[in-house]
Amino acid sequence: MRKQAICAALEDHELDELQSIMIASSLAPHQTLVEEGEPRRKVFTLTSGMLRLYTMLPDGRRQITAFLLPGDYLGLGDEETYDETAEAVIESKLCGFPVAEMERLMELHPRLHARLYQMTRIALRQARDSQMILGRLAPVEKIASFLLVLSARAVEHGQPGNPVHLAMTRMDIADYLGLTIETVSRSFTKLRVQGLIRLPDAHQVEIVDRRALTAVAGIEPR
Amino acid sequence: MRKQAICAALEDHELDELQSIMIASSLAPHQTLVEEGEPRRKVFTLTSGMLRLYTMLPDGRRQITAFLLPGDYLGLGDEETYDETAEAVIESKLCGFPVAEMERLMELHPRLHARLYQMTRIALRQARDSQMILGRLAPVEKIASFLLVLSARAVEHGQPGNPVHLAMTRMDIADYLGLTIETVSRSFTKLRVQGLIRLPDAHQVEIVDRRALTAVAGIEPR
DNA sequence: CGTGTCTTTGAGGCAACTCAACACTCGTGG
DNA sequence: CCACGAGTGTTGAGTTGCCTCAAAGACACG
Repeated sequence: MRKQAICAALEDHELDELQSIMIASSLAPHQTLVEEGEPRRKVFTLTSGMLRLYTMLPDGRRQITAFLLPGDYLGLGDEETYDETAEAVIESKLCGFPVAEMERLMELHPRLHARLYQMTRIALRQARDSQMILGRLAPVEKIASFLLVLSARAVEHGQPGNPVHLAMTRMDIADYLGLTIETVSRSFTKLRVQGLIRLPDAHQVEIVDRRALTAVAGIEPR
Repeated sequence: MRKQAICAALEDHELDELQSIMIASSLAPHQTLVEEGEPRRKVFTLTSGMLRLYTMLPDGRRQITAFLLPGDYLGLGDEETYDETAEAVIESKLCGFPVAEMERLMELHPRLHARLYQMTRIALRQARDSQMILGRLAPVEKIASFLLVLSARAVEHGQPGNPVHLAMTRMDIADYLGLTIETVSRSFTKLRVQGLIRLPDAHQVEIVDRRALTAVAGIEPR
């Protein structure tokens, strides 16, 4: 029962076999789970906490491509190696499954296969939304849409959607949205001064005027 | 036999059933295949030509998220509607499959399922690469990496990798890379002046110094 | 040989970045 | 208990580079 609770986000109860190959683990804040280029031995699913996925350029520039929340997967690429580094933003727990076993189970259980397929499609959708945000939105618009997405995802996870909790740092937000930390900070300030949000502290954002915030974002989160 | 040729890029010969539900069609340049928000009735695969996928903001800003080449898929999202508009860049041919039938076949044929899953993972990988390009590269770097990616994809399609043919307009490139057409043009000029490329005409790029171009791109295409 | 579309080039402004200083929190240790 | 330092976030000043606006060149098509 406890095991099921641990990986509840993962699967239908029918697939007990998954549990037999599952390896639970946990990460302290800033701890690295896998590094870009490392052989892809396991597929992971996050059960609690938050991860950041990123790639680095030779000169140190970083692009965070996603923040993972419980239920999200990692290591679904079809290559021999991980294509991104995964690090814990906050204390996190996850379940790992050896790829070989996973692939065997996927063949046996179409529903597992369908589930991973679906999660990949959702990740693709999010990446495409992110392309629009990175390519065509102004800094304030980026921050506004970022907040709305976080709010929506919190609701999906059964948490309150309004005071949005930012577990990540300004640096993380900057590297996710293609900005500098200063511009991130100034954009928050701008939204606060305009009365669209309140900032009780740096990691807590109260959405005061959701309608206006949505208008600023230009696109509603989906 | 001819039908197989048409959709050769699509599937192993074993799945003749696919052919029975397949609907071939073709598009003239600039013709729209599907529009964002429209009910998702078919899954498509491109057999020849090139498509652009994009989403628009209310104020007219456009973000192209991908250029599709033969063998690429479209409409794999898991929602009720298409989430992007698809337009032909040049004359294109494609195969369509009703989603309901497709899903039925996917359950019957794990290999088909696996194939679509794989194509989705590849698309996700490309989208993530694109996030890095959009978020962290300077204009010249964006153009350099764009050229290298196009070159690599041409090779994958059994075509010469060096004179890179740009079927799309500068506007398309700008909307794909998050730039303006002027900046795209100036970046091409900059690369030309530095002797890394030659521009016989606006839609033909000869890579003169691939090593240097890769260095400028910061990341090698994969 | 016009006409329209696409591309390139130039000039100037503004917004985001760079550099810098300061405020704040939170441990640690004197 | 407070001093100190590291890490994080905010704000200010100046600069750079991309975008905006403008015009001219290149090319296809009728």
